[in-house]
Amino acid sequence: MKCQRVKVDESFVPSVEGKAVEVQPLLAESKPDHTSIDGDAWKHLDIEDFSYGFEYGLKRNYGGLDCNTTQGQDELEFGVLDGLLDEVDEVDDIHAANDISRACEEFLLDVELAEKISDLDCAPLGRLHFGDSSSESQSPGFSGSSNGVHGLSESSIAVVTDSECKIGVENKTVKCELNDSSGDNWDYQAPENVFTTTHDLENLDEVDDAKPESGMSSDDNAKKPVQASNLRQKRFRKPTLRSHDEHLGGSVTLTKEESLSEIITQETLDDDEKLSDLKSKCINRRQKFPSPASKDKCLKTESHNELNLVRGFKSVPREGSFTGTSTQASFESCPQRGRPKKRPYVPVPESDNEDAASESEGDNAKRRKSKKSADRRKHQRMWTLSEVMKLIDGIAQYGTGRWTDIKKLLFSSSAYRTPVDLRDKWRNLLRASSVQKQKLKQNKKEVDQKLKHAMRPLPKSVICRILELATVHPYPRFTPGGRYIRRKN
DNA sequence: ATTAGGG
DNA sequence: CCCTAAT
Repeated sequence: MKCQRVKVDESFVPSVEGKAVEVQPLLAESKPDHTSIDGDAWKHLDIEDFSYGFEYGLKRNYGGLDCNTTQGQDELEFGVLDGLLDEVDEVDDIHAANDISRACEEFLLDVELAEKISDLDCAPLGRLHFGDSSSESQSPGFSGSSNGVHGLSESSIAVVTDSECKIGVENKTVKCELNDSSGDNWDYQAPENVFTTTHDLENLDEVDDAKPESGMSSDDNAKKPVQASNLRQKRFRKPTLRSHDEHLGGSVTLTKEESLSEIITQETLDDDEKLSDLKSKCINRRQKFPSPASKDKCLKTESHNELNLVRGFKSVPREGSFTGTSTQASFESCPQRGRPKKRPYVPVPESDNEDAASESEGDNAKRRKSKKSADRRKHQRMWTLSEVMKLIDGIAQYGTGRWTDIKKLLFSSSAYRTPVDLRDKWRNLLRASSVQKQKLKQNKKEVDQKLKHAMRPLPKSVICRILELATVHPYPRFTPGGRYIRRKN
């Protein structure tokens, strides 16, 4: 989808200079301000804008909401964007984001400020409202409670997929390659084919190219760590200015180095998971600030901010990075913390994401309304495509029956995902793949109708691998005699 | 502590 | 995902 056009080759330099950024004004202004701009303005914004960069994007989207004239430009963009928004938060919140936008607008009158804002992009713009928000990052349910995080990652990915953005900051250029599934097509192999937004299995079949075995999972894992090595240390930078933020009552000081490190940090980690975590954060925050008065705004602001970040460069700085209390690095390197034995059980408020990604963008409206069934899926973390592929790789390597090994080797960084989870997932994958296989045989159209809602279509390539593995490693792996086998390795 | 299986 | 039984 948009990803194609977004094939960003632009090199924008957010002019992140050492100077600190004063945000106070924004704060003061971002209060109930329903001078209402077209509430749907966002929907009409050109997605491309988001992917271009903070500075540019900010000026156009935050300040100049006048660029939303292309009514019904096309459902495609709407769908993608809306879907994205939907995941991050309820659409209502987005509308509220406009308030913020307006607030910002008034301060974006000159370019200089606009540039500063780009710094803010890396700063917790949204949390400016939180006088006391020191505990978020330490939320025990941080990972375990990440409910319905799925949609976000996928939708987001869809927007920026395969885009290659170079973020130049003072001679340093961080090149981030985003290799992920492109939304619903899951066509992460051949970006050229990305051209649909529908969830029609049909498209899947037609568009989805078979992917080389090795796949990207190994790709991502191999590439990113390399870049990380040099920069990883930056993650453990000084305890952050968190304290300042709070005492200054919202004024944020962000140095270029931090901005950069944030960007880097993000890029070095698995995008899917990061986005998932982001979602978690959103959710956690919701829980943290239930005060009716400030809650709404804060949350909305946050969403807004983060959402934008997502678009900016896909990866979004996690607050942990800012608080300095728990960077992703430290977090993920500490597998035991996330969901050791008993799951933290952190109730997740609304955000009934169901299987947003599996549903067609069309019924957004419907989804928005159904906020009730939220608590149904207490703690569930969506499996991202990259995770699935990791799992598949793991099974290919160790076979079924050695879940702990696979867990340790391929999911060591994911505190959530217990060996059991892996097994369950595999079980589901088998079922899903077999179903899809059948689908291919039968009358596509009709079967689709039935199955479409059953599950999100997996990329054909993945299905293939699963089926392949299924034959090699028959799930309950028994010998003719009936004894369970543990493949030696 | 792990894994298989069912709910 | 959760829980339980079997190893």
